[in-house]
Amino acid sequence: MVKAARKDALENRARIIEVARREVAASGVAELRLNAIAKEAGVGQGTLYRHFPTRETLLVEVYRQEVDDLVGLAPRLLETAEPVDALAQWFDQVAEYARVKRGVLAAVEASVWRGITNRSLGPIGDAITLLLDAGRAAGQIREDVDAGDVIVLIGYLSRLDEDEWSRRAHRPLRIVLDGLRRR
Amino acid sequence: MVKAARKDALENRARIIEVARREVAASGVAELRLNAIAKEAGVGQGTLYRHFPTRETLLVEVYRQEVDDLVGLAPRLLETAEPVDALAQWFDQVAEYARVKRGVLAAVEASVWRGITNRSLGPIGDAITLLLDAGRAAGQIREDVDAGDVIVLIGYLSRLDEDEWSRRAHRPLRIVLDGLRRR
DNA sequence: ACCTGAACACCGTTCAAGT
DNA sequence: ACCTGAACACCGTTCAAGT
Repeated sequence: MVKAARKDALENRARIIEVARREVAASGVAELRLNAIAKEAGVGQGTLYRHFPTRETLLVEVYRQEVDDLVGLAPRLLETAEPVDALAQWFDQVAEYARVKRGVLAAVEASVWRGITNRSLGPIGDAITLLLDAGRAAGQIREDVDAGDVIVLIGYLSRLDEDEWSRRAHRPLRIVLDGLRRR
Repeated sequence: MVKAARKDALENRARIIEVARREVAASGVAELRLNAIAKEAGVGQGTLYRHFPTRETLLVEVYRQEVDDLVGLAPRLLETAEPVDALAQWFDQVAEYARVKRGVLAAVEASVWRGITNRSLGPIGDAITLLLDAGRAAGQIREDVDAGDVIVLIGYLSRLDEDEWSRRAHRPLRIVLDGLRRR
C-alpha cells in the first residue's frame, strides 16, 4: 500500500500482469476471467480496464517475454544455419512456446484476422519476414508468400489441446515448411 | 399450430434450423445467439435445448447440406482428375463454401481439437482421407500425413474476415497442397 | 411427450462515488 | 489522478409449471 500515486498505478499494472500470467499458465487463455484477475490482483475491475482497455492488450503483456524471445531468435538462427533450416528451427521453437504457453500465437493471429489496412503484422510477423526474405535470397523459399500466410497456417498451434499436442503439433509444421520451399 | 405431438416437434426442429441458418448467413457463426434463435423460431429456449443439446449439434445441422456437398464432391473429382489435382480442386471448393458460409469448417475442426480418442474425424475427414489415399497410391502425396493434419491446416479459412478473404484465402491453400506432395 | 419462459448463473463493461 | 465495486447488460442453461 504505497502512497505515491504514480507508483501505485505501476504496481497495480505489474500485479495484474503477473496474476494474469499465472492464471493463463494454469488454465489457458480461454479460461481467463477478467473480473477474477482484478479480484485476485486486489484491484477493482475499473482499474484493470484502465490499464488494459481490451482483453488483447492484456494478453500481449502476458506473452511479452515469449514474443521477444521468438523475435530475437530469428536473426541468431540465420547466423548459424541455412535459411530453410533456420526457419525449421524457428518453427520448432514456436511450437515449444505454444505448448507451454498456449496462446502465445493467439494475440499475434488477431492482428492478421482483422483490418484491411494491417500495415504491420507485429514483431512476430517481422521475424517471419526476416526468415522468409533470407530464404528467398538463397533461392530456397518460394517468391509468392508472405508472413501473413505463415501466421494463418501455424495458428492452429494455439488451438491444440494438450492431449493432441504430441500427435498433431509437428507434422503440420513440416507440411507448411515443405510447402514454403521453392519447387 | 398443428396438434399432433410428433409433427409439432419435427416442425419446431425444422424451423429452428431454418432460422439459425438464415441468422448465420446474415451475421456469422460467432453472432449466433441461441436464445434469439429460439425466440425468432417461436419456441421456448428449452425446446431449442431439447433438440440441440450443444451449440455444435445445431451448427452441424445448419451446415449439413454444405458438408454433404463437399463429401460427395471428393470421389467425383477423383474420377476425372489426377489425385493431386482433385485435391487442389476440392480445396478450392472448400474455400468457396467457407467464404459464403463462414464456419462450415468450424464444426468440423471442433472434432479434431477435442478428445484423444477421436476414432473418426467425421465425414469431412473421410473425404480428405479418400483424396490422400488416392494421392498416395499414385505416388503423388507423401506417406506421413493424415486427414487431421489437413483439417488443422485449412481451419484458418473459417476465421478469415470477409475483407481478408481475397488476399489470404488461396495462397495458404497452395502452400498446404505443395507441402502435401511427395518430394 | 413436448413445450414455455421465468429465473439463475456467469462474465464483461461502465460509472458514480470515493481517496 | 487513480481506484473501488455496485450495477447493468448480455447470453447460455435449467427446470417448474403448463398443455
